[in-house]
Amino acid sequence: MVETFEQRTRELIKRIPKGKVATFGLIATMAGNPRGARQVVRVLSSCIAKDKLPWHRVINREGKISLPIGNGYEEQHRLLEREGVVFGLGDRVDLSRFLWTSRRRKLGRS
DNA sequence: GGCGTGACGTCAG
DNA sequence: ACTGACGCCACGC
Repeated sequence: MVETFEQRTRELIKRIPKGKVATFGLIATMAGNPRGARQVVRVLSSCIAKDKLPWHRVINREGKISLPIGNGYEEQHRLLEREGVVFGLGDRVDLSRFLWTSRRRKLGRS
């Protein structure tokens, strides 16, 4: 099997738990390419048209939605809020709370 | 086989 | 904090 970067990336995206978000860089790193953030972009664009991956859980390093307003931004924003993700000022997500870390966090109180 | 592409990331000014 | 420039690299044509 030739598992392409795209396929690995897709699997990772599928594994993003509901209510969490991941960054392009994080996905790229987990897929084996710390510098492959841009490849993730391609994968995402493709996956949208191919599968129903939780593309809306992937945002940029600033914790913000990368899609341009009027072309997906609002939709993604809505989908995330619906999953419990909270947006702060500047429509930014608090990555320290919602970033997906493929490993369990210690029990933390709020 | 070569080139452009891109929902990014990082650094310099 | 903001802007511009550059780097990275799999994939499609």
